[in-house]
Parts: sequence; C-alpha cells; structure tokens
Amino acid sequence: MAKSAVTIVDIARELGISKTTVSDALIGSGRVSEATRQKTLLVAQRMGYVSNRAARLLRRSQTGALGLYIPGHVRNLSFYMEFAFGAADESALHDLDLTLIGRGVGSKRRSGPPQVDGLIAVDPLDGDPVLESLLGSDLPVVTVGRILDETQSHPLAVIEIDHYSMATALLEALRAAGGRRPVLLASDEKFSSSYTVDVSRAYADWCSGSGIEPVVIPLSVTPTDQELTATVQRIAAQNDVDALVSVAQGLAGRAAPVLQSMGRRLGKDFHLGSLVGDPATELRNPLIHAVDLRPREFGHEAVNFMREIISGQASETGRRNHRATLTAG
Amino acid sequence: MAKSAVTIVDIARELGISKTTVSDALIGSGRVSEATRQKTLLVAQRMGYVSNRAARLLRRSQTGALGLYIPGHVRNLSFYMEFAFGAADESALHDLDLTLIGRGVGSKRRSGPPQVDGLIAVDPLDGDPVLESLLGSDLPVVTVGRILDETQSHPLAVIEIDHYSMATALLEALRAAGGRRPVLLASDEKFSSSYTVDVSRAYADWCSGSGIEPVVIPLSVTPTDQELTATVQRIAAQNDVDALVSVAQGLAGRAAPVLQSMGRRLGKDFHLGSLVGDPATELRNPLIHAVDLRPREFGHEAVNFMREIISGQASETGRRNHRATLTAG
DNA sequence: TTGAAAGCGCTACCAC
DNA sequence: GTGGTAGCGCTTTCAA
Repeated sequence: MAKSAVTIVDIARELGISKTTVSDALIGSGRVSEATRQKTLLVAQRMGYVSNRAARLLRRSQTGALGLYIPGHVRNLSFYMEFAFGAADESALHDLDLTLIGRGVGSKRRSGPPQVDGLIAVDPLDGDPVLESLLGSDLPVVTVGRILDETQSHPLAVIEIDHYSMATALLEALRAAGGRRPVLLASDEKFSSSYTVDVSRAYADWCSGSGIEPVVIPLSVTPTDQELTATVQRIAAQNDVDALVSVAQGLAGRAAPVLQSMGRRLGKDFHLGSLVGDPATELRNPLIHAVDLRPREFGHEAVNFMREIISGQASETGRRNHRATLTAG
Repeated sequence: MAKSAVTIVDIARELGISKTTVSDALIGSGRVSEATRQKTLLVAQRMGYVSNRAARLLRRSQTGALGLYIPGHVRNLSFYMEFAFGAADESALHDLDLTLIGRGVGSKRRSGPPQVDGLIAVDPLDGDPVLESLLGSDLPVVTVGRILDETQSHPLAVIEIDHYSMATALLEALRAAGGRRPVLLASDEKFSSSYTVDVSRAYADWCSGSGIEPVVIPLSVTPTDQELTATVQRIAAQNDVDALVSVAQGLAGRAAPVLQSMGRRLGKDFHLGSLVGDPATELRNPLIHAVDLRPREFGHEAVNFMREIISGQASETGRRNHRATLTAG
C-alpha cells in the first residue's frame, strides 16, 4: 500500500524551487529552462519519484483505463484471448489499465458504467444486453467488427479486418491448390456478427462468380466432437465436394483427422481452409490454408485507435482496417 | 468524455445538506440518520451518481480494482479465459474493476506497479519477470496454484485445486473402466507449475501403489497436430498401453481421432483421461474421462478470497481450495 | 445527527 | 523562465 511517499513537493523542497516548476519539468511542457529540467529529472530519479496516478487523473478528469468487452459465447476461442492480451500489453505500454468487462455490468448492483475513458467491444452482437448498457453511457466506443443493427444511434468507431477479401483470397488459394468445390462450414444463427455476414457474402459471391453451387452447412461455433464428426462426414460423403472452409476457429483443424480417417488425403484430393486460423492446430499445419487474424496486433491497434480518439486525433465515428494474412497452405 | 458530472456536491445541493453527510450516507458509515441516508441514496441513484474513482483513490489510497495476471505461454487454453471472465464477473458484482496485466508491466515506460488493490496471479511460474516485478510491489497477492520457488519471500495467499486427489481419482476411474496401463502425456519443462508437479506426483504414486511401471511422455502444451499425432501413435504402438492421461487441456480430445484411426475403440480397449477438461471437446465427450476444473467458479473464488484479504478477514498468507469435479466418463 | 474545513498530489491559470 | 494559488472530488478530522 505504501505508495512511494516522495511527491513533487519533496523534490521542490530538495531543489529549493516551486512545485509548479517541478511539475512542468517532469511533464516536459517546455516552460522551464533545460538546466533546471535536467536537474529536476535527476533528483526525481534519485529520490525514486513516481507520479501519483490518482492525483494526476483527478486533475485531468480521466480514469487512465480502457474497458474491454468480449461477448460470452465465444470466449473459449483463443482469438479473443490473444486479442485481449494484445490490448492489455499495448495499454500498459501507454500507462493505461485495461479493464475486463464481464456480464456483471448490466446487473443491478453495479453502481454505473465502468470507470474507463473508452470502451472496446469485440464482435458486438445485436441485442446483447451488456453491450446495450455499455452503449448507453456516453463514452467513446470502438467496436471490433461492425454492429449490424442499423438503428444503432450511438456514435461508434469501427476497426475491422477486410474479411470479404480474406475469404475470397482463401477460396482462391484453395482453388489454386486444387479445391474446386468448397463447402462453407458456417456458424449457426446464434453467432451472427459482421464477420460471419462478410465471409458468407464473400463465399456466395465467389461461388456465383465461379459458376459453383454454394453449399453452406451451419454448425455451432464450439461443437462437440460428435457433432463435428457427423457434420464433416456428411459433407465429405458428397462425392463432388473436395474442400471445406470453416468460419469458426479451429474447426478445420479438428475436421482434418475425420477426413483422413475417411481416406481423404489432405492437400491432394481434399483441401481445408480456416477463416480464423487457430495458432496451434491450423496456422502451423501446412496442410491447412488458414487466415491469420494476428489477434495480438489487432488488440494493439484497437487500443491505439481508442487512444487517438480520446486524444482527439481520430474521429469518434472513424473506420479503420487491420491487416490479416494468409498462411502458405 | 463527459464523465457523469454529478458529484456529491451536486447531491448535497439538491438535498440541501452538506457534502459530508452525503458522503457518509453513501458510504454507509452509520453516522447519518436512516431517513437522510435513504433519501440520499435515492437522489444519488436518480441523478446517476457514480463515485469518482480517482478522487477516492487519492483520498484513501485504494483503487477499487484487482489485477489479474496470466502468464503468456498458455493463454490460448480456454481455462484461463474462463477463469478471467469468472473473475471479471465476480469483481463487477462487488463493484470492483478487474485489470488485465500484460507483459508490458515489467517494462520501462510504465510508471510503476498497476493501480490495483490486489493481484491475482494464475499458474505462477518461477523466473517469470513480469511476476517478479509484480511481487516487488507490496500489494497483497493471491496465486492460483503455488509458486514452486522456495526462496520466495513475498507473503502470498494461495488458492488451488487438490490436483493430486483429482489425478488419483481420474486414474482410478480409468482403471474401473478397464484402463490398467495408463501413460501420462505430460507437459514439457517450459511449463512447470505446481499443477504439473502435483499431477506428476499423483501419477508416480498411483503407479507405484499399483505396481505399474510409470511412463511419462513430455509434450508441448500446445503441440501442432503433427507433433501430437506422432507422439500419440508412438505411445499407442506399445501393445501393453491401454490408456492415456493428458496433463494439458484439450490434448486427450485431439488424441481421440488419432487413436481411432489406429483402430483403438475408445471406452473399450483404450481409455482417455484429461486432467484439464476442455469444455467443447472433452467435458462433453462421454468417451473421455475428464476433470472439470470449473474455471469460472474458480475465478469467482479467487476474487472473493482477495476481497477477504483486502478487508482483513482473511490472512495474507492463507491457503484455500477450489473443488473440481470428474465427468462421468 | 450534522457541518465546516483541511488536504490527498497534481496541473492549469494566473501573475511576476 | 519561474512561482503562487486554486481546485479536481473525495474522506476525515474536529466542532457544533
């Protein structure tokens, strides 16, 4: 608890100057002479001075924290975890705290919106009560992916990946490898975000552009092995199907052994694509074409976008893109 | 940006009383009459009052936030994600923020330890620089799992699962199902926590108590499919082996199709156990015996333990257990 | 049972 | 180029 008891007043006394000057020297406002500035910094360091965050924030009326909201249903997908810690790291780098917002926020006991300077909401889903309660505050918000609800009135900034292009590129890569008849393993209706909309559209457009009949198979984002196996077997049983593209993270990787046990040779007569490459099972598997969303960097960028919004450098309703990559496959 | 501009002064003016009284009423110090207290609470709520965290901190040297640290190498295991959000929910319930601590904390730019009232460190690993820097502050710390380093001098509270008993129970369950010769799929040395130590010991003891030769195969916690497949095939090729117990989350689930492709019939002539049941692939698979760590509830309990420590109800060096369960298998 | 006032450490706004 | 002073919103004495 013992905060470093040394304050700017102590430094001022030590140097025989005023605390105002010390403050200016420390901040680097350029008001003080370089000589006193250096002297002050030296003494500050020697005395082990650490700026009291609470006091600074109280003065500046900021909280020094960003809020991160991740919807519940998808939390065991590592993308979100990676994103979260990317965001935490970048926040820490800029002396911001990153506050995890659980579903408790919408509840009764909570005394109001979380104490943050801005909110980052990942994969915002229409009708999510926590999200709505968050949007009710007048904090700046960056959503990672778009909110689909047109009637949404809160000003929002959006950072997203061009999933349409990535999905198209993935389908092209699969075709180049020999996969001419890909089936889309889509998410079920419970998880309908701008991401799923974009990749579905990309798939539909690509199919129609290629004169191919689209086949979309819905599946839970976190299916049991039984569900997944049954679905994959059903798909692969169709003789003309020679490729499978998964919308949800990790399902291509889990489908691989199922297909192999059916005698399919991956990379030869059957091709797998993952639109959200799982780090361990898909991105590092040369037999799977996967999109690397670079979630950690994504987290960095979301935080920096928010920082720019807070500081007024970026618009509260700005749009920004994050670049994903395609593994060699 | 517009913080809820309403302060205790506003409330005081509204009610025609002093801000001291408002403060006392809100805090519930028992100094004011119940009548004014109720009135004050009502008005505060109506005006949308939210206590300013910075001001409170400046005055009381408390932050109203807890810090959560999760080491980097294991973050794509859903256990940690579930734990984190369990902690976030429980924190929110008690009007605390939960701050994610990234590796940025140990870095130079950061102006000191994170602004929290206490730290929860999950699976603390010896020699982790971030952890060390965290322990350097004199905040109360709850570790989830023990720190193995004996020389650690910082007073620590520990909450953990009795992994020894759970592992033993799992081995017994496998034996009851017919698995008499289990191999332990252990983590490699990079991930050596009290958890891995405990389950290794349980395995060794169980084997020696059963007159069975222990076989421990090290593997990365997040192996590629190739690594996992090769390892599992090598293990299963030994004719006397009829069971596999995985130390890392999800590996039993991923091993299942490998074994099936080798002709093993799960639950009949081969048995799988997971010491950290993965929600989607293992806990819901009746062919796999799995330990459910109940990570969400674990997060709740860690937070509540910390709350008790902060409030002085629990010792700073206390020990506490969290109950895990075994799936039917 | 309530109020007045001090002051946490800092930065912004004045003066000099 | 530097210093004095006010005050951010809150809790905590000390008085009434």
